[in-house]
Amino acid sequence: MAGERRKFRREGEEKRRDALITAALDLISEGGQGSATVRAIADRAGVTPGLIRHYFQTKEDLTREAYRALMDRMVEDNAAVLEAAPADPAARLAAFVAAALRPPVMDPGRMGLWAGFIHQVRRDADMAAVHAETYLGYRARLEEMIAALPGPREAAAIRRLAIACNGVIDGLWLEGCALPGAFEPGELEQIGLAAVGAIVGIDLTAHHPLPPPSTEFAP
Amino acid sequence: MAGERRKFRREGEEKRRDALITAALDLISEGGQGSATVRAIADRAGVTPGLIRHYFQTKEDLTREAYRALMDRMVEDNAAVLEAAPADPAARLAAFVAAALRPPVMDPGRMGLWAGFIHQVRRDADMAAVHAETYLGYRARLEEMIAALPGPREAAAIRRLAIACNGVIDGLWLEGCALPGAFEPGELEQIGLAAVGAIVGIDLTAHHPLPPPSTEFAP
DNA sequence: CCTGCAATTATGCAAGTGTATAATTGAGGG
DNA sequence: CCCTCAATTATACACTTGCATAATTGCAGG
Repeated sequence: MAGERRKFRREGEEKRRDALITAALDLISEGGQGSATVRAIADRAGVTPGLIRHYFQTKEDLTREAYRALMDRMVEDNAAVLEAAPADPAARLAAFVAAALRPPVMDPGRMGLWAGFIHQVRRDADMAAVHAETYLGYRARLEEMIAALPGPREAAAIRRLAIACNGVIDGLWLEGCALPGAFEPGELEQIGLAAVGAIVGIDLTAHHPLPPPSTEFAP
Repeated sequence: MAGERRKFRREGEEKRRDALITAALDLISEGGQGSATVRAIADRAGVTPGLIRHYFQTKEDLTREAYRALMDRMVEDNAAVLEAAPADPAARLAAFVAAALRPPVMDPGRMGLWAGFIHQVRRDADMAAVHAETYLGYRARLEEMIAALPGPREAAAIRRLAIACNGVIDGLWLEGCALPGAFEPGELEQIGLAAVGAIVGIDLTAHHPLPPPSTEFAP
């Protein structure tokens, strides 16, 4: 009659760590850090809370590792897009921009995730370093792609162009995540391509699968 | 010998509500929702925790009002920039863009504030409505300014241009807030003006107080 | 000066938090 | 088959959180 002890299966360390990290990321994505309690994380990972302490010295450790995993995953996704992209520089840049402005990259959950970590990133020096590294890597990719476009450009100009393009991508991504339903399907991709194209001085809208809008940006 | 009861002054309701809301916003800005406990808020407002319940039925109420206050304040700041701006449409747009990309608008604290509310905004319908209203108002301002620029434009084109410009502003704002120190002073303003100018097809860099960079965006 | 009331403080409580530690049990090697 | 040990669960604890309620006290109006 006394409460029966819960049955369990022994799993490999890597599997359990992954499950816990994934659970933590899901919870943060949905409800912020406040929702990612040890009990909730363990529950979602199909495990009892004590196990967390067996794999991570502290909850902050788990959070730190989750952040690193998130960043790694984003960098991977990014690289995957570039691998599948065509060789033509303009088409390549277009594919990169468009990929960032549609699901699964443009997703309210990802925005929630990003927001959920900000304060911790500001406090923790390690996490701040990971953040800076990831951001600068992203920008470096953009710089490469811009440098490959036709026409000569100075290094300083390439830097500024990359920062601007990065801004457009991030900003539109943010808008799309924050107000899904405020835009037509594919609209943000179109707008992003037109804007990035205007900035670098090359028409990118032709490289988009959806039909371009009837009127161009510049009147 | 027993603990002496703390002295206090009676204040007007408005003053106390303001103090509590300001305290809550400061704390959220610094450390996220997790740092804004009733005790911490009361402490920073120079008051004991019980008083919060006297002015707000629940902590969530206080948070909701704080969010509304924040949004109102941002809209006000925005309007103030436009009032002080020159009459020439291009100069006006330039002033608007530049203002968003330097302190006090571009500030890590504001980003923290914004991030701290995201999850609550996603859950709470009232807060979501305030958010949407504020965002669309901001975009409407941009549409007006773009429509006032020389050259004819269709309404649909103006909409797309405004979304793109909004994206540039938000994205560069985000980058500057997230990685202060990664940019030279005034650099993001320059980049923002050049990018927005490229998008709307008008040179805006001339309207900036700082000397424009030696090379233009388009090669 | 006093008197009453609302603004404010003080105290208490149940629920939830992260963490420490002890008790179990699955599963591989002999 | 059993034995061992790490993986896992269970329990406990000190602390924090939001909220409720009672006890005070500043201050305006007579």
